[in-house]
Amino acid sequence: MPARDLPAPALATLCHEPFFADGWLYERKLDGMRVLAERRGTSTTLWSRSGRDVTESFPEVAEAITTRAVGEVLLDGEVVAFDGPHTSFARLQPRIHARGAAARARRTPVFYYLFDVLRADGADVRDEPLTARQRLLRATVRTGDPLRLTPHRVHADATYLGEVCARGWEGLVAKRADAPYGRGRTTDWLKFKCEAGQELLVVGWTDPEGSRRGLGALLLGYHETAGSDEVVYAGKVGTGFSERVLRDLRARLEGLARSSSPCTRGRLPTAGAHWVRPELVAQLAFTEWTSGGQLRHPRFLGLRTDKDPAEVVREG
DNA sequence: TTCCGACAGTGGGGTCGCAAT
DNA sequence: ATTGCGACCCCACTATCGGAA
Repeated sequence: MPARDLPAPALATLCHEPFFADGWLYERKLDGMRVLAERRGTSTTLWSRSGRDVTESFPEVAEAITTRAVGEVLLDGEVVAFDGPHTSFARLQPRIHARGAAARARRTPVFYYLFDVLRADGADVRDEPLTARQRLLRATVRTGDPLRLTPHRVHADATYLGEVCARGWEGLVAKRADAPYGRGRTTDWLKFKCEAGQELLVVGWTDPEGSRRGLGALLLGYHETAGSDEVVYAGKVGTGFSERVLRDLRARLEGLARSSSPCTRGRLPTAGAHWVRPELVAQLAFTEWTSGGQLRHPRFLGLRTDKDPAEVVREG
């Protein structure tokens, strides 16, 4: 069922230079799925970020909103699953995709972390400042699992962000305390992400598509141990290049081409791969290693000329 | 004139469901 | 029974253009 009159959720802007200032509130960044909950009459509909009805995926959340919220409301929050102390998108994924009976059969527990309200008592409250909306939110919903309020702190600093990352959190979201609810992407909400980084071997490339020039993605790998002949495939990176860098990389890789993969382990891409001798070292930033041993949300930062390819091993 | 925000386009991993093999 | 593919989630980034500053 298509969403009608559904406001778009406010989206935070990624910020690579964290700052801490008065007038901002800081929340834990949760690694789950963005969900708007719309309570009308005596039922609740859950909406995904793109306006898809996802009530069937999280029926217990919808039921909890129906019984624990009051009036006609539109709430904003993140549905998460836990792996130990950490929110885990991988754990949540089966719940996202499975519908109806299949969803009920796989009862991975989920929680709905509420952090905002767009409509309360039938009225649009998006132009109220954040702090006022937070009060409205607390007055509108009785928490209790699976409903939880997203805690925030008024003061934070770089040390706190460091602690948060050491704890394995995904990062922080900074929100301007006096800002109205954003229409789509907004700089009133900023994401400070905990990122991992490391050097990896370039083991190949894929062809560009559409208007892209040079190459589509770099294929990456690392040595099982330093100096070892064993090369483990580590996935691809397809973003972070300027057009000029794309063309330069392609030219250099042509000169290193070989007919077969240098990788001895890992699940390799099935089609469209060109392989090279593993002599170039790339610097990468990414959020985490997936359970399949590949990079999640990778971006290319540049080539390293000061690093011996033989020494490239997995760090995390 | 310069800068910024919105948009389009291209790229990633993973899961599920379904059609084709 | 297996495989391939699209549709979703989560995203990353660059290039471009028009309007704001």
